[in-house]
Amino acid sequence: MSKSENTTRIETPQAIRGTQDIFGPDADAFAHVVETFERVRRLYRFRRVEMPVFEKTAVFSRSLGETTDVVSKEMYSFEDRGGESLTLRPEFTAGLARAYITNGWRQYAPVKLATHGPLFRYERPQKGRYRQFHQIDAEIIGAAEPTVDVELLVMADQLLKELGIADGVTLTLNTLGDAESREAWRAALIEYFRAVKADLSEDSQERLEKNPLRILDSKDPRDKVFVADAPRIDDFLNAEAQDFFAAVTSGLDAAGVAWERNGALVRGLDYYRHTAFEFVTTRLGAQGTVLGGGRYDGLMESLGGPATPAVGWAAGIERLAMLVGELPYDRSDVAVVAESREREVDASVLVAAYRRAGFSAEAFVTGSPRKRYDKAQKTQPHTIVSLDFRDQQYVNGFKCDEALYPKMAEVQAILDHFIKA
RNA sequence: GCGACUGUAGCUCAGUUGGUUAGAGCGCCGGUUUGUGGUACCGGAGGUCGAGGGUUCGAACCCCUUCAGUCGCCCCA
Repeated sequence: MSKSENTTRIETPQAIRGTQDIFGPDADAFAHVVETFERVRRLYRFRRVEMPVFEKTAVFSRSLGETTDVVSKEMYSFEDRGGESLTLRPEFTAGLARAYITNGWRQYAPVKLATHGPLFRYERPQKGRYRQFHQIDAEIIGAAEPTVDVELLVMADQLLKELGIADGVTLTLNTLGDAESREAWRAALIEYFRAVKADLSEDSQERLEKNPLRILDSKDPRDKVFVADAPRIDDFLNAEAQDFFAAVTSGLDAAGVAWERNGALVRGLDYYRHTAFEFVTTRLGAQGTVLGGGRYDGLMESLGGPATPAVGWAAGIERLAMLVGELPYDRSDVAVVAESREREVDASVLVAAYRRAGFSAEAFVTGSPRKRYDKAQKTQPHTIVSLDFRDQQYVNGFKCDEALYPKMAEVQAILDHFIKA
């Protein structure tokens, strides 16, 4: 009985829309971003935190508050068996704020935290946007001084430089003022745009009610003519807020971090105060933000915690990896080829010896023995060890692809030792 | 949620105005050649032409629906 006659076709389940299986050069670039972040984060003495991937829905719905679209349409929420509404984290900040409150991390304040991992948003996938995506994240909780904003930005700047992607990426900066100045500005914007409402784009007419600050970064040319003359936050900043922003910008100048003012850079949520920033690029199509963040002094209270100043940023690992591009191929130190079946065990023993000695090594012991050498060469190892059994003789070959390979002598010594044994 | 474009072998792609048994390169597997070798040659496996329906004597090709991908809009915590 042949297979085709009696087997019913088993449907392979497909991957969830907007998820990705990252492999090969993409996976290498991804890992490089995370490794670089981990290294830089240690330089700045940020402490690593591991966070749950899901939380009670209230953790996010409270912090996101009024923007009902985001909460109702764009979160992965579900009920557990006890009927509790849970949500896959759409960001790190809210969960970290919850942990800060519930674990009493005030005792460590000001505390510098760093984490990374998957986040989930129910959105239509497009370039650099996925439903499960990954971010690196850095936060400083419990410090109200502008010096920590500067430290955080300098860290971000150094990270991008060490990733080699700082060219073509610019830091854009704005202040949203304190609660008082922010509200005054917002009221003025609404008044200004309401007067010309009929001439705004349909989208912006809607934004006027829901999220007026967002009109400022509308892409529609009909809106842009009015945006140019819209009220500026600078005219609404009180002395305290002015001083804060001046301290941040002068701190950046002193640290040698280039920045540009972008008066249209806003945050939709009320708990954001003072500094708002984005590192942007034109190299990623419509998804131009590489790294973004700001000061969110009002967040802790919206989660029922004590008033706590905090500032942080996050960056999409996939986007950073796209900018990093293809890394140089990581060649192995040694390839051990068993060119006949009699030497397969020898090859396994020898390759293990290399690995114990700290060399990256791969054994070629599968498939046609005659083709293993070619297969090994295609992986571009620095050295190739050939183990053969021909004409009733053991034959061992050694080849170093480039004379300059610094560890050639050590590799050869391990082979010699193996042959004698 | 909306729009445009795209789905053919593991990968990259051909496939004529609708017409026999759907092809190539690469990769994979087997073999021959070479025998300090990245070569060349021979052979093989592998396809519900994304899925479902319709038009037609006949559909990979035309129509509808659906799913997926890509890019953009909305949103962007």
